[in-house]
Amino acid sequence: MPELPDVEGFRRRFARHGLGKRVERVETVDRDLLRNTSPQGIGRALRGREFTEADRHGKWLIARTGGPLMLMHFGMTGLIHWTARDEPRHPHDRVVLHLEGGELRFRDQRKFGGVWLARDEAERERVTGPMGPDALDVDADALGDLLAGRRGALKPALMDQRLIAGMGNLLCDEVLWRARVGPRRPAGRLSPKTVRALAAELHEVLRASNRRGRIPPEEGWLTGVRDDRGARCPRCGTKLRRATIGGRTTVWCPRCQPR
DNA sequence: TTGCATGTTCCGGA
DNA sequence: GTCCGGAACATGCA
Repeated sequence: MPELPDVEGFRRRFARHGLGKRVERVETVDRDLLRNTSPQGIGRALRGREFTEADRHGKWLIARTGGPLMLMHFGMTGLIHWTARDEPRHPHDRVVLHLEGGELRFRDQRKFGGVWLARDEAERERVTGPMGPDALDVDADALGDLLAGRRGALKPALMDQRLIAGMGNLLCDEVLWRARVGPRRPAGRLSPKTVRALAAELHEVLRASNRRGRIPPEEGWLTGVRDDRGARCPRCGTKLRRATIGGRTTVWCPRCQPR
């Protein structure tokens, strides 16, 4: 599930329920999810503190306390859930923050996600690795600069977190489809007009998706039909094409998105 | 039973 | 160094 809009939804949930409350206890249900610490380590780091800020960069959620930072990445199936204190454990609850008034739970079926601690911003950067600007902050000029000189295909470039942070598979396909750009077009050879269209649709898709906390599988969206077998383009009715590009299943309309 | 899944990382090869 | 494909990670669903 988690791409930029999903993580933005988790961030809002974390902020609404988690900020300004004392951490009473950190319960590690499955220590596989603790990537650079231990149950004792995360307990020592966070117990008695309050979260003061919940930020997002790309697909990372960054929770600050004034002291240690808690970093979360959600992989393919991670999410944040807020529950009452006595709510029964979900089978995929992996790490539980016991706060005043309830629990913030890191839930993750497939366990590709994880929780990290960082002492400071320098360590945060080492954990997340180099990331490009958040996709929300990328306008047409910035996008043109980022793509210039790239030799590979457009879609893998857009999904490269070191270039632009936050673009996932569905988001990419949706934006490319709306902007009517083929996923295999060479990233570095787009016209300024095409770059402007990409940037505009990126913002439009993110605006609508961030409100919902997900990329809506709505009528009129590629995301609404991409899982259907034999799906047709919501715009022109042409049968959609499906192939692996940059290691990911890619869906596009061969008529609207030529070449 | 097989194939596939919205993410990342590592490896080998061109 | 750049770019690509494939495999791996853990789990569930069609």
